[in-house]
Amino acid sequence: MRNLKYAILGLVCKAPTTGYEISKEFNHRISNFWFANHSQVYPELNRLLDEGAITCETVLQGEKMEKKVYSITPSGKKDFMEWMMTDTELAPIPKDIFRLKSYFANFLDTEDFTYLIDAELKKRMERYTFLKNTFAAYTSEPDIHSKDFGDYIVLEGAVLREEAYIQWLHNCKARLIRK
Amino acid sequence: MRNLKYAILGLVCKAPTTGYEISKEFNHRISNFWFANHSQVYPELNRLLDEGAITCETVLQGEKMEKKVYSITPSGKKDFMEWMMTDTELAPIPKDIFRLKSYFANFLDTEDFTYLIDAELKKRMERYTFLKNTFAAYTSEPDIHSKDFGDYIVLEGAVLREEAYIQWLHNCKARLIRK
DNA sequence: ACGTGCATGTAAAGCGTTACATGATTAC
DNA sequence: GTAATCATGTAACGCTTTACATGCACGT
Repeated sequence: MRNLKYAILGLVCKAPTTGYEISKEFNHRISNFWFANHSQVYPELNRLLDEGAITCETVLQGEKMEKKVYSITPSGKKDFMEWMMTDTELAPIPKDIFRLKSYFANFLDTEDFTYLIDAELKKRMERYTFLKNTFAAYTSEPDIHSKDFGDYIVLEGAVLREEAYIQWLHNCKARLIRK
Repeated sequence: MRNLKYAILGLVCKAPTTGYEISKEFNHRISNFWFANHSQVYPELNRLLDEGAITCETVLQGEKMEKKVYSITPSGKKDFMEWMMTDTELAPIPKDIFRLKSYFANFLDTEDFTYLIDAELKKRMERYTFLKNTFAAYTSEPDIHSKDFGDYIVLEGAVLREEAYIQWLHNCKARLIRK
């Protein structure tokens, strides 16, 4: 499937960038729907270079330190755009350890399960609050063709996702208390 | 982390079962939050057998065909229950190819992105309708300690998850039409 | 001088998917 | 008879994580 390839290609399409910058993105904004370690990014960049999808320019930082700035090639851009326009199969349902435990909830006492839910709620609420605040930083909707549009809609999607998860946890808890 | 181990252990805890049955579960109800192929299940069962977490009894089906029925051991049950009660880190945010594409939406025409959203909506709606119908088959809420309780709450969670995703897709679409 | 961040890689191990491989049983 | 389902495994490949490994630049 080579999804990492296209994630990286998309970032290089936005603007010439380095492996270090790409890794940082994967740990910040993009982490809301994708992730990769630098140990995956650097080899993939070299592979894309071999394939002629990107080019590389070495730039000096200070006296000795070098960084590699990658840019998209016409063939890389074409490949990326074709991937963008291809309607793919529905992604497999993501694995979720908390839901797995919930499936086996009848093995637990009410108190133990309540404790688990509360712990999960706390962590989810933190994530939710952070996302909500980041989203609120947009005072107006970016235009469809602005570079912020993707970031904006994906953030909104992340907020809705976390909201639904928290809603579900509240429902589960209410069900335990009622009985 | 050995999550597959605990998914299997939980199923064996519910009732003695075979690798084939476990694989079927992973392709049906459990697929809403976990998944594994039979090529992962069989080796893991043998590993659990080596570790003494389960025992195996060979049963004849018909004249020649054998099946292996696995049961939990006290040590396996203890291990499983400890895992159940341990509050783990928040799971990494699941990767999502559609969100990845949406992040790069500014590279697409409005029409192309609308087409992608519609295609995704259609598939999501199918999944949602199926889940909703399965959930509706419960005419009353199962008791916390009944074997159906886990299935019930996890189904509800899946319905809420898909609802939030569809809501997001509708928001994205409305945003495109408005402009 | 020291700590944090910039910058780039490799290696090993684990996890997951697809394909290969085989054979029995049951329902039509 | 033949197709679907039952039943169990292995092998190859690819993806992901964790750890190993190195060194520069900059602010205090």
